[in-house]
Amino acid sequence: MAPRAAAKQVEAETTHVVSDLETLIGYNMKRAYVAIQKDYRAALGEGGLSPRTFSALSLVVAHPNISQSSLARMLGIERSGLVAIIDELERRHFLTRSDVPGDRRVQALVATPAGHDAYQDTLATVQAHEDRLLAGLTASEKETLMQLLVKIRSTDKEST
Amino acid sequence: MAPRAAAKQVEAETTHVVSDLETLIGYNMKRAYVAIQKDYRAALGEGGLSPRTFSALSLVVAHPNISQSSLARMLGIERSGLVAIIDELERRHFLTRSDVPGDRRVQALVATPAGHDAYQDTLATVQAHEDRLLAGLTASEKETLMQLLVKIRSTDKEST
DNA sequence: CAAAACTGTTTACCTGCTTAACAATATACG
DNA sequence: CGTATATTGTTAAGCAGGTAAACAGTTTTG
Repeated sequence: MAPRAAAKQVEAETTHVVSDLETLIGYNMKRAYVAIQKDYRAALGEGGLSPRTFSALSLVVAHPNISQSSLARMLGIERSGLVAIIDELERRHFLTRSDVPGDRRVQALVATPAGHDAYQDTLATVQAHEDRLLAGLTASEKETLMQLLVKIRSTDKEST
Repeated sequence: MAPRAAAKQVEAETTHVVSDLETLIGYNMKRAYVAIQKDYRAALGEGGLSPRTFSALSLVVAHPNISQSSLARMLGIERSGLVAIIDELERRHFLTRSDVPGDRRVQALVATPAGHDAYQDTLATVQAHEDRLLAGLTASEKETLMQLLVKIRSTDKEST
């Protein structure tokens, strides 16, 4: 408390204290998230996969024959919201919906060879974008950040 | 490549490795952001200020007579997007748009007494929500997280 | 004093979700 | 067995929170 107050007084003369917002995790998280997203889109360009499409493809690659239901659960979104994402990936021929013998409700999602290629390419681009954007952070800072983000996310119970 | 493949085999039996997504800051940031936002809304209920409305009010309280243009700049959004937010705050009688002598383009934003009250109440609620949500983090972890978020946000140049 | 710039605003649009309903199918259990 | 319940994928409508482009009114600049 004392050191923070002192810091604020100094800032009042020199820097621009904006408001209490700067002390709130939620606000800073949003701004950081927006900054990352902006850079992501700049790095991937017009034809690139959107963040949500990329993450869906990533999970399909990692989990062949996954159903849309469990995929939605993993992504933390509703089944209905996933349909358009899978539609796009199918339209681009990055995956197929194939029938599952034994349960005619389900359609197993499988990435095509083109889907695997697109995924690897996109992943490399995304990693390059993050490396560049987070160049100001040390490796251990990145590690710490990741752990803290996972810890926060885990407060929201929805996994399987 | 070799160690990753080995890790995947072990995980296939024991843990649930989801995909490369877990190694990406962007994805984890989004999930953490969504978790915070969800808890925020739960904490503030139906009639509460939305995050964006709260942050706008916060800046108006901290910077009386601010213009919509500079407010938008501080929030990192377009002027046009701010109009609806200010409309809402005005409709709730939390601030006023008042004419500025000397420049008839600008309207100075000033929080009303009711606006100050609502702001203080909401701020307390938001702080309680963050304290509760982030109870698993130590004070120094929170401090570190904040610094890292600010660092990331600062890669996106747009301030004044 | 004309050209350029800035302010608040409207309008149309976009992204990324949610909720509610539905048909088809599968499972549970009297 | 057969009926009730649950699950899957899907559509449709709607909402939140933005952007981009255009505009009139008003400064500011060269």
